[in-house]
Amino acid sequence: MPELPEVEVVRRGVQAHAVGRVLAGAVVHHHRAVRRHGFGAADLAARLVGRRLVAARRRGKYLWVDLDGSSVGDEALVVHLGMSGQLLVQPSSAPPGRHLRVELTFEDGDPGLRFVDQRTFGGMAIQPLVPSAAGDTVPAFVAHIARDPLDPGYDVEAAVSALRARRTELKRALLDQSVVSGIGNIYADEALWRARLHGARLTGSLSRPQVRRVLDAAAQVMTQALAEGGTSFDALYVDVNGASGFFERSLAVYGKAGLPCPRCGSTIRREPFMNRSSFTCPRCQPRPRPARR
DNA sequence: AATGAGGCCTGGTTGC
DNA sequence: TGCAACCAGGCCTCAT
Repeated sequence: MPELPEVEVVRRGVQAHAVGRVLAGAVVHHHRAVRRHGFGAADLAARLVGRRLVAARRRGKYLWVDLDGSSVGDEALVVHLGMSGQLLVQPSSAPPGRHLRVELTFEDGDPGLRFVDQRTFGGMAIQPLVPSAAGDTVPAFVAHIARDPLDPGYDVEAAVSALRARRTELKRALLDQSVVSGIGNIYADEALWRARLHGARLTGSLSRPQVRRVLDAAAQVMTQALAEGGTSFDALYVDVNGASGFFERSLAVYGKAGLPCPRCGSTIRREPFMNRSSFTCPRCQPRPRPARR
């Protein structure tokens, strides 16, 4: 599942293989992949023809490519990988595969850039670049997304304050992209384990050092994952060349139910969380008592 | 306003 | 063997 490290790996691939080149065309094979582009598939394709890709950027799990400049008023091609999206650098002769959603071709020929997405939670759209609250220029979709821990402009003390201001459970707050971005279910569980905090703890009950500890842990675990090419459980996450990442072997708790905690040896448990799962160590991360009122 | 629940999707796995 | 239920989960929309 692409979270910040996985999206960053893809961004680097797009930067290396596509930036600087001029688009020749775009073929939308599945309308759902462009549903967030409000003007239809034909409009998106037409607007991309002849545009030069200027820079590949990212905030949290959002990826975008600036088109023909990067100032306010210009446009960007925004891509979100969702759960299973991939951007693949492939020649037009490569077999399309059954999940090919959008194909981008270039004036200089092969290779092209293909958006492949099994579960179609991802997609792309052309968005105007607008000023963000953070003082920079981002696509309109991204204006509400907070800076992520790998952003040079990330302010951890501001993030601690924002997280503690929320009145909810810690893991919910970590997954809220408007508080701190880039963290998904995998890295949330890993960060909570490293910080020895249970995700059901209420944000209002945590000290600043505790919140700082979990945010620092999130930054560290995502930095390490990036260095190992990201986390690949299956073929659904790969880089632009189709290669898997290796961080799965470094996970401490995510997906490890029934296995020993690497720190204390207790058996990792799986708990329901928002119709999904959380993985915790029962000894390192004691569940909080139910709130009284 | 802020928070939380529901819905969107497909393919692999599990259980009967 | 076949079928159904379940599971993965980011983000948008809607309700409270």
